[in-house]
Amino acid sequence: MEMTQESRRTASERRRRELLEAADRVVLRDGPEASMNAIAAEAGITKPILYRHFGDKGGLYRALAVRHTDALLAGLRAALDSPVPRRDRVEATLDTYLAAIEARPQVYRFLMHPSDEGQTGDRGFDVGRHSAPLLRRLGEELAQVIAERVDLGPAGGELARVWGHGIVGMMHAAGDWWLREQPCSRAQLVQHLADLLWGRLAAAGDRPGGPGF
Amino acid sequence: MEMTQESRRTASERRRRELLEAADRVVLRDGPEASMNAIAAEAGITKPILYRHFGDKGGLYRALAVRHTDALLAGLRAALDSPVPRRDRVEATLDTYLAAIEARPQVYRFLMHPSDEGQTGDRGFDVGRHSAPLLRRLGEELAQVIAERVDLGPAGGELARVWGHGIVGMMHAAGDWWLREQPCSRAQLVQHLADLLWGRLAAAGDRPGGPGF
DNA sequence: ACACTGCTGTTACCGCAAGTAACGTACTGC
DNA sequence: GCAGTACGTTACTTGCGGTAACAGCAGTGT
Repeated sequence: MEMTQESRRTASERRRRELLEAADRVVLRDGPEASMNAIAAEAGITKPILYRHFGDKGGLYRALAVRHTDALLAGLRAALDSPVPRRDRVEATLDTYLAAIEARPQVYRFLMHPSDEGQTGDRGFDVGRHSAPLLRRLGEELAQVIAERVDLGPAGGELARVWGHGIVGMMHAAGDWWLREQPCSRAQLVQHLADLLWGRLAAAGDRPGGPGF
Repeated sequence: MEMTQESRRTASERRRRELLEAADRVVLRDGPEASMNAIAAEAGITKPILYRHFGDKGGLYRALAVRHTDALLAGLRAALDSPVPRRDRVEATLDTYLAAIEARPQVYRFLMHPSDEGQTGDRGFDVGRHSAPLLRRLGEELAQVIAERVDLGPAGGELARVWGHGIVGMMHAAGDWWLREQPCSRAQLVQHLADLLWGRLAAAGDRPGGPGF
């Protein structure tokens, strides 16, 4: 068996990918509370190997998260960067996000409700740690796009960051709620949210016969 | 020692309140990962009593959550219902929420990142379960206020619900980010978010020298 | 041939938190 | 006196994250 250091490295990486795919399958099946034992079993091995590869559960989570986050971000960036009017871009971005969470709700739940980990005691692995849990990454990403493409005057950077995180949060919360109780079509939801962003709340009139007056 | 059934009941309720206050103190100190043991110790008792009162950890969480949620909701309702122009109402509501999370970040973290529980295995206690974890409650509440006070035409109910959850999500995400890295004053954040809701994103012009064109 | 390194993998264990069982005690109402 | 019910305890089970300690196997330098 020939095996140079190079081929070793690639073999190790392939192993890692296999483990991640097994973890993915388990998460897809069991949701966010997949245990390390279950993942190891799915991969046909035992726990310590997982720990050698990923350090701790947070490490595995992070590795899984960047995979999915990168995939999602690629789609979002495409929608965000397309050379069409702003409103169309916003709608395309919202729709891309919502389509993604609709297609894989289990993965979505795993990414969004990571249970915060904690409780590691004290060892504390110096690995990356707190690698921007998706929502923050999305928020920063969107902030950058806004700052790049929209003219917000002086202090626009700060504004863009606030808006980036705010809009991502809006998208997330509305999507979460919509995913639970499917109250309308995806297209309608996109329209409603875009309308909100377009100031329809400010434009709408007061209701006749409000309480008290 | 005299003790009628009535006084027993009230005594039990007082005990429950004491336990909740002890739990509150621990959560305030240790954050969301407070253990049942720690809470019991703080209350000067041992675990089984907690379980007799609250069923499981989720029950305790729920009891704590409704306390704080009710308090927060009272403040928000006041801001939401005041008879001033809509923009002022929106700003007051945002500010009320942000002031609350700024004042008690530990409680806030406990409410917002309840670690999803899970992992109970199978027993699964038929107690209430998933009692609208605050964000959903806020979203529904806001949706109702919007539906009541804003004229959105036909199908306005659906729109109001989408907006309710969306706006709450925006508030939450922006608040979460702002709480971490204090990038600006609370008043500024309120202004930025209100501007976003007021359609300033749609009104702003494209940036000169965008990428690619 | 040899030890050495570095990876793969194992079994068996630790610590800790949630949740329970079994038991004892005080008080009330009949 | 006796049932009922709340309070309280100690001691336990289960399950998960995480870690030794050990064993095999490929390739490398001497």
